Amino acid sequence: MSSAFDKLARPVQKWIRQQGWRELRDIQARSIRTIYETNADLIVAASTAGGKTEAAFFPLISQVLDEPFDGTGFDLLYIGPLKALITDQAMRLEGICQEAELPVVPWHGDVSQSIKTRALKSPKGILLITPESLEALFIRRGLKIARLFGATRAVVIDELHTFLDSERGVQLRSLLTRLELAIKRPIRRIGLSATLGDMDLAKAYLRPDAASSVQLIEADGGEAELRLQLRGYFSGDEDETCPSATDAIAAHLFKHLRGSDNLVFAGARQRVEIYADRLRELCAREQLPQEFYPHHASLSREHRDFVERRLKDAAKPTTAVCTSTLELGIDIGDVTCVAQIGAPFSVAALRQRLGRSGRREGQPAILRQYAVETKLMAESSFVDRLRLGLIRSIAMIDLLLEGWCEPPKPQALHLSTLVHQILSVIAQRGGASASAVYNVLCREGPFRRVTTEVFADVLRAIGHPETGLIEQADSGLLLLGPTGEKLVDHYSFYAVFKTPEEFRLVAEGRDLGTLPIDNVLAPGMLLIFSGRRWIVQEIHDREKVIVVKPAKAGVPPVFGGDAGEIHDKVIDRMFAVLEGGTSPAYMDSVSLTMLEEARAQYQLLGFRNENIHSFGEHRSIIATRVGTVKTSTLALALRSEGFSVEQHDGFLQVENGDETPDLRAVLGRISAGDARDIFGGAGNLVSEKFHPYLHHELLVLDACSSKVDTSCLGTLSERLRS
DNA sequence: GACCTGCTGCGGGATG
Repeated sequence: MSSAFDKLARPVQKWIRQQGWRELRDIQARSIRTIYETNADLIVAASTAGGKTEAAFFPLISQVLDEPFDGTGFDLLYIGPLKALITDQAMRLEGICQEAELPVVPWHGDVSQSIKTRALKSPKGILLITPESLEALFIRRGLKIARLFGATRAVVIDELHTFLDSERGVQLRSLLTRLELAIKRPIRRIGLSATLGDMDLAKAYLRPDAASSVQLIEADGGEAELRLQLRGYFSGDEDETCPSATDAIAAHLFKHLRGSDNLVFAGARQRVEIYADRLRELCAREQLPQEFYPHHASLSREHRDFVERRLKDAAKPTTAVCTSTLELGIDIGDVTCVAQIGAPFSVAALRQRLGRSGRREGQPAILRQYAVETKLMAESSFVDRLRLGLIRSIAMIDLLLEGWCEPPKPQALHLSTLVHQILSVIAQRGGASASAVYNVLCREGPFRRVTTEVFADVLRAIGHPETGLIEQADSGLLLLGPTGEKLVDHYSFYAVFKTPEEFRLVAEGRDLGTLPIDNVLAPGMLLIFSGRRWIVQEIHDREKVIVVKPAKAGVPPVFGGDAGEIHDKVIDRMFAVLEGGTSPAYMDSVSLTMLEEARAQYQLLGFRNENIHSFGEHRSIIATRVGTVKTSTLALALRSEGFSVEQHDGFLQVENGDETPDLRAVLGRISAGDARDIFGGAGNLVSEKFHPYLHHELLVLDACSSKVDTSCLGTLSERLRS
């Protein structure tokens, strides 16, 4: 074994030998050297099952054993985004730590109180925890934090990419800063991930004050061969003889996926239910055993566990038709093929999904992309004519092949999460001065974009007697107000993200899962859910329970959702595809026909030379050629001028009444900086959990830092009108 | 025009 191996503590070496490993992987050897030779923060980037966890923990555990820190508390901290991942990783670490007699403590909502009580009494070893449970520790045991983490030498953040620019990521970075302030020294940060697009941005997220000193250990090459096919399907010509696109795709999946483990990403929970139902029917018709199962977040934990166990079980071929639930997280083993129905929303997600396939030596990664487009008719809309779904699929696959994926957005203010953290700091300390809270969160912590003026404005908003989240004592100390007290006291406070209200679906006394409250259901109605068909028997409004029993037919439920956000670069590539002449080799003949039609229509509508195409006096299509943030900013501006606007990938469809002014004139006014208040007619600006406690001006400020880009309006409208 | 993630403390009753 290598020199890196020699550095490790005896019990760790012994465990490695017991596994029969002949040598350490390259990233493990490099990580061991870096951790032993420097105090640097570290990013370990390698594919799933690439040995990242060991790369971090072999040297860390060794250091804990050979050169323990002075002080009390847990020696190492691990943060995971999912409960299931923590359970999995705790089991893996248990093996290594048994030999070393180092306790491994999993800690999340499903871990029993007795394990937590014992760990609090004698905190040592490795603590594996979610951001929310760590948050709860700060609020419930605020004064004990220094004692619990006094000896902590490193924090390992798993699936680092999920914590980059999300509200949850900001919360985590705030908690890590507060942890370092509590123990009065920095803790080495180690991020693990398979899907980081821009390493410099990831470094800046891991350690904002010293991004350039963050070390990067990246697994080199070894990428599996990629086999790729894009298939086109026409919908809208269903009759007796010709199957619908859905049936045709289901039949194709059935033929090619049966007999092995696969993941089918259907894009939406309703489509998951539809495809799982069709595939189930096909198995039943051919009298074959079931091997296609739905998997999404509204299905009961019990059903999801069953599907995950089947995927892990090599003896039972299983295809999960899923949403992003199976995109990351627990190890389900290698799958033969990844199918994607409809265009994905981000290249990053596509890359993460594809990483589930082709992980075994000599096995290719296989991506089957299905695009559904309607047959063109005289009255077809421009969205159908330009085949925007297919074009986006091509653009995303191209960018994936080039190794690009969406970077995080570092400029966002995250005011909702700021409100949460203000309450959390006050609760942790039992009261705090405004300047102390500002220093912790905005000077040291992740809310660096928040100026003292905006911070004071947020304090005034949440301290307003009508809001009642905080109040000020005569001494000037900030305390929780009556509403704040109630909020922080409930367990629902710990998560920074919003969750919708739902009904529980029950059959024969067992939970099937949950349904959003806006599904209109009545007794006697039919339903497809959890891959089976049901009839509604009873609805209990107060308990939010729907009782169903099996039925022969069913209708897929409605799940709702938000608008996706497509990056500028993806839209830019879509226009390049529409204007280009060559066709990728991975396309089938139907999708090639669709691409030719799209290019011809693009030419016909004049978008090669023009940005605006008008249909008569009242309707125009604008090719904005930019992503969702900029396009929706222009949409807001045009709406405030009285236009009715529909938004699509890189395009706006604009309609005006008789009274509305000329589109080009309005664009001219906007480009001259003479636009109206685009938030005057205020769409709904309340999108995050703590937004309801902020006033309009703060909500506008928050939106402008992430969802809207007013700075682009001038140049964008100038370019479009000329 | 979509998806996903998370959760404490206490009281009451059963069990050894």
